[in-house]
Amino acid sequence: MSIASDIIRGHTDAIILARLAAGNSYGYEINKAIERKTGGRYELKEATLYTAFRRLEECGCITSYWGDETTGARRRYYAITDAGKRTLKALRKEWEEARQMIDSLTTTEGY
Amino acid sequence: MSIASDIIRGHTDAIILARLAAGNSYGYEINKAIERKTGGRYELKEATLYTAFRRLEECGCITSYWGDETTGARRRYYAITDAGKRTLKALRKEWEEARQMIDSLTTTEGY
DNA sequence: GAAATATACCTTGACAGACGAAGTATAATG
DNA sequence: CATTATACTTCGTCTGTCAAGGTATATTTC
Repeated sequence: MSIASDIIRGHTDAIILARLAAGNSYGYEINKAIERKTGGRYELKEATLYTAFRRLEECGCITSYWGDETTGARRRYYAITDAGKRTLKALRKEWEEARQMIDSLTTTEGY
Repeated sequence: MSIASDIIRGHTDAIILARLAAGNSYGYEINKAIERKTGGRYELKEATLYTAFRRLEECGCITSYWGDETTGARRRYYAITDAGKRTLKALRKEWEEARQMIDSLTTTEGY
């Protein structure tokens, strides 16, 4: 990973929710999708990913169910809930505000 | 504070370095400057601020000296070093890359 | 057909940054 | 003279991330 994790920190939930808003999926695939979308510049660590799933399920933002694969390893699928969609929207709005702030605060201009 | 601290996390150093790149200053003033610049939407907590000063001095990004105030409380001033300027530049570049990534990853489009 | 790799999930313990809370001290203000 | 503003510091806690380990099945390679 080329990007410091402390910069991404706090966005894990939004990243996962955004992926699930595009359709149900499972851990391994979600991780690969993120890696693909960033051109390999970023990937969630497995422990981080599964910790986030627990957290998001806990707060009612996602639900999960076992897939009915007849071959290969079992997969636990995740689906975003209405609450999850609202949370995503709020997180995205918060991000847009924070982005402007950080942009401003990390330049010398304006002091 | 209206912005979740986990979103700002990891930017504390860059924020302080950017302020110091505009001129030497001391803790209390730096904090007020940040508050002012964000229109009161954000302020570093004191513990966070002073922890960051120690960290930045430790890594040679800043130096400090006691001001010679003849009145009022003593002030510890901080100055950015050349290494600090280079670090700021690198952090800013990293931020620009991360910003694009987060922008992309927190929207549904492209999956 | 054995070994290596890819797919897929999970847990534990440690770490680092942010922060709440508390403390110290001086100056200005009402 | 009590309150508020200025100014710095330390301690303990919380939370998200991650390294390292584990389990299991399917496919590819030699």
